Amino acid sequence: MFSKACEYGIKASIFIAINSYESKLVSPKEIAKEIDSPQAFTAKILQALVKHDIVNSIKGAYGGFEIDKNKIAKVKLAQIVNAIDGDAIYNGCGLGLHKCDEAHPCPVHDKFKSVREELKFMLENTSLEELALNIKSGASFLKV
Amino acid sequence: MFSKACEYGIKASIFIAINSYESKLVSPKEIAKEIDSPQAFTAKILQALVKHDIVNSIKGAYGGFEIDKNKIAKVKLAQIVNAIDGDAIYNGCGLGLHKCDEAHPCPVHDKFKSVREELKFMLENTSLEELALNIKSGASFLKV
DNA sequence: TATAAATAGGATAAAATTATCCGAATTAAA
DNA sequence: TTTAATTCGGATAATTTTATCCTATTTATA
Repeated sequence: MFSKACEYGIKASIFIAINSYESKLVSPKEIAKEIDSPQAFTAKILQALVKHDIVNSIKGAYGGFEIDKNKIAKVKLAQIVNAIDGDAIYNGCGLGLHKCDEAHPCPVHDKFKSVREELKFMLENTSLEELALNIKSGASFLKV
Repeated sequence: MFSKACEYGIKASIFIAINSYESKLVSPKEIAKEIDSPQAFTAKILQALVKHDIVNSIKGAYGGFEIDKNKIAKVKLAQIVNAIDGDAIYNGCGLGLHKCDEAHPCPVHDKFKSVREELKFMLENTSLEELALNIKSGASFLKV
């Protein structure tokens, strides 16, 4: 569904958010340990999230990554997915046709329509905040 | 969403079905042309579909591929997807956790639940027959 | 100001996916 | 029985994705 990079990006964002609530910066090392991902690869993904203005990086000694506290509730899953995988997952054709719309649909276009729309709605309406709070409360988990 | 191999496999199956209604065998060459896919790679995917007993192959001169007429209505998208990509798309964890269920959910488990279920339902209830008929009638397209 | 701790980013490697090529095996028809 | 058309399947190549490594740059603190 999502690429590995995107899976790591989502989990990393959640972990950073949790720590940002407590004004704590985190390193790629801590993140990779907490979300069970390869550290250097995770660092690359963080760079992308920084470029897309989802995550802040503080360079130099005692630096690390954080997310603006007042942004955590505003950042939606769709932004993270888009930053890493693009929008093909909910806007692209299910069978890879270059042109696929109501006027020229692929064989599964109609069948997929509601699935794609539900996915899109979910991604656009799920905030980092709710995901972070569920991890914090122990209702969900970042690894295993 | 699906792998390229799976996209080709679905489109190839539809094209084979259409021809099988008229008892016509088709070759990888014809299939690749009709679904706009690389021929040799398509042939490999056909081998997989044959192994999974979705498609029949008739070897030797004047051979080709077909699908039993009485099977076309029974074959569901899920079988094709499963044969090529496995079931991760609707059974696996959205964030790649090895263990992810109600008791130990990933952060998006609940959010994804209905999307996954709708996708699964769609795949398990969409037959090759309806997809083929829509192509036949010009209501949908295999390429461009 | 020197040092140490951090992110940035380029180069490279490994693995998976996608794609091609070719000879072997099969088989219908001449 | 020979021939030609066709699928099968192994080997290989190209591309993309995933992953690692190393150096440069940045920056807070001693």
